[in-house]
Amino acid sequence: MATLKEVARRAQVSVGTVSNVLNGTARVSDLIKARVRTAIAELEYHPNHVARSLKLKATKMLGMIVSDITNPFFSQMVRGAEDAALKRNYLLLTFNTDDHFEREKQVLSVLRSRRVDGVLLVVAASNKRPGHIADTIRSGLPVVCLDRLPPDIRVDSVTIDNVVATQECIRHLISQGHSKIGIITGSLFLETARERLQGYRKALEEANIPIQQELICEGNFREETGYQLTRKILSRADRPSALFVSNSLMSIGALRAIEELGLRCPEDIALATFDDLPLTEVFRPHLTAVCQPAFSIGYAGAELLIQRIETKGSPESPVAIRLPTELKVRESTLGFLWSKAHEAQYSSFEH
Amino acid sequence: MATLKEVARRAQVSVGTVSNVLNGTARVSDLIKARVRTAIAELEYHPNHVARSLKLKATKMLGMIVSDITNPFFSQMVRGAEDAALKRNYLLLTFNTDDHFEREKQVLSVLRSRRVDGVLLVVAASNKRPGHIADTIRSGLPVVCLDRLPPDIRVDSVTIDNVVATQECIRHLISQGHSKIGIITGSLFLETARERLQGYRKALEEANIPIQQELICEGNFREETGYQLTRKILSRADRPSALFVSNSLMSIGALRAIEELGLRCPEDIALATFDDLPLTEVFRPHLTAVCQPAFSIGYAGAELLIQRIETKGSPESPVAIRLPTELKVRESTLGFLWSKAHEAQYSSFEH
DNA sequence: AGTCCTTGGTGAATCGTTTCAGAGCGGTCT
DNA sequence: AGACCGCTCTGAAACGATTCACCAAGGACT
Repeated sequence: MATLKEVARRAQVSVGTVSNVLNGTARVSDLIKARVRTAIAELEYHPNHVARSLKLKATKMLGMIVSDITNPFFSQMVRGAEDAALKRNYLLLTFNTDDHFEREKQVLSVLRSRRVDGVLLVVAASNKRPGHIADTIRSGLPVVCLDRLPPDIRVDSVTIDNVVATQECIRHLISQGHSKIGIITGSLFLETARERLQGYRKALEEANIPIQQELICEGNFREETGYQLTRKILSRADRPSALFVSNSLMSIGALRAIEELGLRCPEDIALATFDDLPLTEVFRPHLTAVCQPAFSIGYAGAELLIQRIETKGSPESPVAIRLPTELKVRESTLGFLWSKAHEAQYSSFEH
Repeated sequence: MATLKEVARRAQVSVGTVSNVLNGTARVSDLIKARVRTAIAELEYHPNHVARSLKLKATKMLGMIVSDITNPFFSQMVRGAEDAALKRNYLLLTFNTDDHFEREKQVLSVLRSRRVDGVLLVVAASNKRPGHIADTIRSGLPVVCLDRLPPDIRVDSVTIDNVVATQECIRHLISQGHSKIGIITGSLFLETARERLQGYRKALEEANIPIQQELICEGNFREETGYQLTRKILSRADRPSALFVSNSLMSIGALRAIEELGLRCPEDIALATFDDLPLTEVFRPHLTAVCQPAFSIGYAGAELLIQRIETKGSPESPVAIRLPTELKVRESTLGFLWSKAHEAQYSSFEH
């Protein structure tokens, strides 16, 4: 593979000059420019970006850490980040942690060794103190947290307003006539999960519906607990008429449980979820969902990160971008009022 | 950020020695090893992998090019590749081309500049000659093609047997009593799409069912054409009783069309698809699908690529790994025999 | 003619590693 | 004693770019 020096020799100029025509760093006469260009073409020269990075102390690479790219929410986020990064000539190095704390630690260390210019981080759900994150930031490597915030750390972030979004969704359920509403939360070590629970509480309180502790189930944002907890909560004699599930993965489990129990959605149980599933408009039941702008979170995160990298200004106080969510009401939470009316009519027949 | 030299000074040894304890390249006495270790810890030294890459002429990075990571098929493939890569201490640089030829060309050029050690490539669907791929291989950069094969290029690959897989699926439809079976293909510029069509043909031929050209619709593997073509084919007076769709994205469009036309699946139209959708076990209709081992394709691809990189042996002839598929029969293609019997019974009543 | 710009080009130093020839040294064998 | 090892450790060269002090030459001005 050809080097600058070889190009220089073939074009009969110095290495500095070749570098200048490549980067437009200084004026070069048209004659020499042409000579250099043909030499480059003839040798199929591709500049060695590794050497460049070493000299410039900048790799133009961003690290992106998510829990699992297979989760549509994250794959859209990654896509958003990649689009924003590429637009500014940065490349994206992606990693999955599966929410393992140790893995996150390792990856962060690798990223520091690789000298990435910045990190986009979805912190792993864990109860451990994320000292490694604070260390990374303190070392001068810019970090932007996406979707979730690590506890007790001042860091730039792009998130959504979980409280308001959840509150709005529960309000919708209440407006549909539900008063016995269950919730499956994420791991309450995560701020995100706590906020959603808080939104649930606020909505019930403002409607003067007493909060029943046994309708609150703590999961961990993974499919299996969605399944287990839904089975449990729906097997109760006084089961709720509506269920709010705090993310899409757990909703998948919930749907499986509902089907196994022989219940119908929404006739027997209304279901609303956080995070849209990509195919919900196509498959049945069409799920009511609080939609997070996953792509935009990634996009905005990358833009913010790159800005931080390039302005070098010491961030006196962290920027916290909050993106709007959208409640998409679909059939999984509709029809309860009607069915109640129906029931009433039916029971009056009996008398 | 500390350097080797600083660590060396603090530990009162030479840079060579520090390098040796870091990499275990040579024996170092325990005393000095300890001194170096504490110096490293005190300085929070993280080796500069960029400098290392420059010296070693190896970045331990793999480029991965897919059409869209947002497509679950590809996100699983990426995940598989990442897992395999990480296990061997390689990092993955991911790119989306959206099947744009020019983009693929650009990305490949960037990857060469970045000096990645190898490339995992899902070639973009296009009718242009992929000279850039041949150039890349000729330049000595190992490439492994996943899922699809570029025309006329000898290159390592990991794919599936599209012909057999499709044939098996169509056989299943036939066994369910269907004889009027439509197919929506991908862009026939792609080998993959042609193979699936061939499997369709073979299955019909072996069952002595004449092939009707008007039941073969060429799409492009994207949702919109799935929708359009399904609408078109199902609006015919003599519409098929079963439809085979050549990938999952188009199936989503197909389902939308079916719903819009007020048809039921499988009662009015049986539907089978290539590529499993991740949620199909949870949502209705449960779709019959030819399941590709997306994760394994990525995993095996990365392993093959790394092997190529590390053995440096000139690949006398390309390796072509073919992974098995699995036909998952679900409700979307079941029940037709029964409904035919029903129909027959009904018509006999009329007489 | 002498001075001073301006324009276009040169090449050595540098970034932070790895690697390898060689130095120092205590022990072993003849 | 001398030759010869084997074991540690040293330090300079190299990887391929960028950059900056410097130089040469031509033109404009006094």
